[in-house]
Amino acid sequence: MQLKNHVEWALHCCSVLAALPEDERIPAKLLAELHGIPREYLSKALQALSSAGIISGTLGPTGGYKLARAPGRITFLDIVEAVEGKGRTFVCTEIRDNMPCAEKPPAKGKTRRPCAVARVMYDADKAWRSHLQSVTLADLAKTVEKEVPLRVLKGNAEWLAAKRNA
Amino acid sequence: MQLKNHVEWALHCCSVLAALPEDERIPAKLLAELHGIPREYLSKALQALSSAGIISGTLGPTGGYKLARAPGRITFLDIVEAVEGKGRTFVCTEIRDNMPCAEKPPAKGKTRRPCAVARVMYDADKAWRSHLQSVTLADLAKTVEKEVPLRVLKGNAEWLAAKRNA
DNA sequence: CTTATTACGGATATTTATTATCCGTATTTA
DNA sequence: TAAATACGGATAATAAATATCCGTAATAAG
Repeated sequence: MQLKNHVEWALHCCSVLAALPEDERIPAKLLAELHGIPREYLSKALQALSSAGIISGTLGPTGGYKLARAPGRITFLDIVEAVEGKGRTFVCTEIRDNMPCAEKPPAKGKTRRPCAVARVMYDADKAWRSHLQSVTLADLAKTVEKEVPLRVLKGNAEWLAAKRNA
Repeated sequence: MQLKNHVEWALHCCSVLAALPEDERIPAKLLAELHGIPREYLSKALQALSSAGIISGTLGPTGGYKLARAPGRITFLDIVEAVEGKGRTFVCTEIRDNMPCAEKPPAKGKTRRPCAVARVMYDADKAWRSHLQSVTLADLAKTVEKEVPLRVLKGNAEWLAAKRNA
């Protein structure tokens, strides 16, 4: 079981967008080139982020993407769920119903308490999501700023600016 | 992203084995029939559990599987990792190295601190595993005993006994 | 000793998910 | 009007999950 690499791409792209001056934008093409990842395929991830309301895209030349709200109000969970879906990592297929002496499955429309096995897995899933929800893009930016050499940060920012004005 | 259903099967099979009297065994064939799942494919999951030292299989007629140690010493994490692998759900492909102005990747043999994005994902992964590790098969058995009707429990046990003596 | 039953492991097929590309449309700036 | 962009649909390529088959070795029972 593995998250798709859309997740990694989306997180890194959002990290870049979080460092962007207000009212500036970066087109998908540049985000792809910056990270050395396939442009067309990255677009799908960005579109997912956009339709989830995390980033906002504008058309036309000078168009591109920017964060749709403040970095402090975007969590890792928001991004992961936008790209990966909100479905749980463990899916219960109710194999208890297949046992020779099983309780009757609930009537259509009615629900039943999940089985004990599923509940443990769901709780673990919840712990995972809970941690992702506790970290925002603002937190990430603070960490990056602290541990990535200024030379690297400035270098990449300048590369972006140069490309956008070319 | 979704766990394979080997995980669900393995957990339910271990749950059944945990309720088994000491020194009794259940063959893969019966475990599959009991849960209504494909026998040959379930075997792969059981073999994974076996080679991880969670269950132990014996050959020959009257052979089959039993837990390799006490239910209180087998955690959900043990089972999940046995069938799903110990690999992390998030894999970092180090796309930071692709940036135009990147730090040099470490020399072969040397390591580097994972990037800030990866660390958050790793911590979430750790939270997930930590919860799975906190629940044992003994805990599960206690819950099952409390909430599954006695009629169902006895019915399935009798079905098993009858099949094994047939 | 023979036979039936079992775990185990290798090989292979089938199905589904992920990864990736291509292209047409609508929108916007210059 | 032309160039650049996001967006969405369609499709292809690759990898992973799901499933089956079969040969081998071990073991209990007749």
